[in-house]
Amino acid sequence: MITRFSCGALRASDAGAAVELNGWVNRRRDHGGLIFVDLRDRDGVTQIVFDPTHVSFKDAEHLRNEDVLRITGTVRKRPAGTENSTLATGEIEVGIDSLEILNRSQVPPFQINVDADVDVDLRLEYRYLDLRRPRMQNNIILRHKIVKTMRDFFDERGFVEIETPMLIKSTPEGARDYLVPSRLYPGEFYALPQSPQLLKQICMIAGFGKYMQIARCMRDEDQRADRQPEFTQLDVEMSFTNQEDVIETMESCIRRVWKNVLGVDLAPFPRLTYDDAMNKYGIDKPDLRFGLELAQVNDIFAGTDFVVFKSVIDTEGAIVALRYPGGASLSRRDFDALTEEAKTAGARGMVWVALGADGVKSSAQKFINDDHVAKLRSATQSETGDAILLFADARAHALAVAGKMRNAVGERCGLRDPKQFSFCWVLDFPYLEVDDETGKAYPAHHPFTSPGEGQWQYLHTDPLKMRAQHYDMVLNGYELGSGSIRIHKPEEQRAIFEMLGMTPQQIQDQFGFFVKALEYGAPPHGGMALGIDRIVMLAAGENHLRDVIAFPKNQSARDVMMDAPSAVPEQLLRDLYLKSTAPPPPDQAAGR
RNA sequence: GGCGCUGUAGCUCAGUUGGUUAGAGCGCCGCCCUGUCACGGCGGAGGUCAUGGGUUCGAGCCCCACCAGCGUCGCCA
Repeated sequence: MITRFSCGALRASDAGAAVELNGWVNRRRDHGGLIFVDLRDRDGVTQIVFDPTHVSFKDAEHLRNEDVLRITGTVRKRPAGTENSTLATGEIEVGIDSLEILNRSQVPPFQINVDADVDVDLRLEYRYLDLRRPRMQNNIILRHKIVKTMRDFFDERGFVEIETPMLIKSTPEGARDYLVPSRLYPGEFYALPQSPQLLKQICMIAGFGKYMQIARCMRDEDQRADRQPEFTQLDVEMSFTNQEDVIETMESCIRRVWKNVLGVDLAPFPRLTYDDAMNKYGIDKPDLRFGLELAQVNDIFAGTDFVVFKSVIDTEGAIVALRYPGGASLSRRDFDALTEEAKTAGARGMVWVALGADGVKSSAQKFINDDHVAKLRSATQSETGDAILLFADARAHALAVAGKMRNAVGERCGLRDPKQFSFCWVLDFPYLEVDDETGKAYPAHHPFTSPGEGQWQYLHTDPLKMRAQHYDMVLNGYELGSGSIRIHKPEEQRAIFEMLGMTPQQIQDQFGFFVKALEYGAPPHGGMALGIDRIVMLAAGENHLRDVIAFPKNQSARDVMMDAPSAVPEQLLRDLYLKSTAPPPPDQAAGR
């Protein structure tokens, strides 16, 4: 009897078995009188041996990479000395009995059988070939395992997965919506969900108690390496809960994922407040794989004659110091380049102090005395051989720039090991942020978040002081996701909307359905959403979401393989009561 | 929309100060080869140097414009 195996399954103990294998030609080694073909599928590679006396030998001579084969043969141990320890199947080979060429392949535009860099555009155009490469197959399979572990985890804890619709109502604020025109209602549009936020809250009002969903979300914003126009969230919501409960649940889920999928035992996630994060790391998503905490050193320079520092101190800005381990060996040229980098990050300038073994040098030599140096060393915990970088500006700005440079220094010093996973929670976010340009306050996250205990008192007196029951999970400097305890009382929800400047009529038009739902016995509830793409990316050690999404868009939000978006027939537009105001494309290929 | 980087053979890249016929590795095609596994040997094909202008006796190289890709800022309640 012939049994079908995958190309990664056979071992020495299978010797003598009659087997069928299906797969792609990974490589052919033709010795003239003997041909080896490595047959590949997602599971691995198995060596097939064609003997010149066999009828299939002639066909085997003409096999090319990526041809699709079905073979039958007999498993045998390789002759002593010819085993390949780098292959899981390296102790055996399959002697050919029959060869069926199921399909031929064109010469691929890039090689599938070597893990080399290939132009991204080409990879996306031939995504089926790109995905055939072992690295991509492993990433996609890793993704499956992570998502499966998440589903199992929440299932065990009594959560129900509920699908929410893709065609929903467009609501203001947030990211730009992807719109879908309605054929039945001329001039009206659905929006694709930016997240199922209100729907999952309504599931709580509906009494499901514990909800989860692997949810697709769409946001029509510009792309980044860690941002795609459509992405997937692990979306969770719980009734009769509190912040501690949600945090425990999500952290346990992630701990299970890392244990099951990567075999890694994660320590409990450290927690820090938003204020701590901003003061120590200059950012609300700190990379905790390394220390290098920022220090605010205004006091050290009290009474300085250095106008840059003096004016910042006088205007209640901040001088922020950052340690650069080993930075004393940098040349002036290096420091100039670093200064340029800081300017790109938004700095007005940068002062460096190099703590060389042969003395201290600085770009502000005249204004830095021994006392300053001693205090700076202590404040930044620097040692001889390090450098200290100083940024002076309005406080928030100086911290933000120093935070970006902290990551840059961490990168330069090799402190950002992709195999190290430093999670943390960031808590106690401000409820509101102020727009730098307009001076207008807007919610730091979303307006369904409940202010923390005792925070309502600031609603009318000092709203900027309000803290939210909001929490972020952060890994290696990436925000994995946010959650909050929600408002569940209709009058509180209206109060928040009104604080944000909405009129009763606007509240009714945009969120009327939701406030109404709150009036019918909404339970206290809260939850969280985690970005699955980012989780998989970091777990896989990749730097780009496109390496963990089967069919991603490019940076210009195009699907290069399908060539979407694309023009549609005029009639289709008429059916939807649409007329484009875009100038007509010069030819069919235009519009790119 | 701003800024930066990149664009040379199918792929990954090199290409000196602007100077003769633009190179390498892999891949591809042909021949040889019975224990390879990145098999090996011999031979061969393959280029609008992204595109359009300009400077120059002469441009892959310098200048301008433009397209594309990537990164980043804005944006992402």
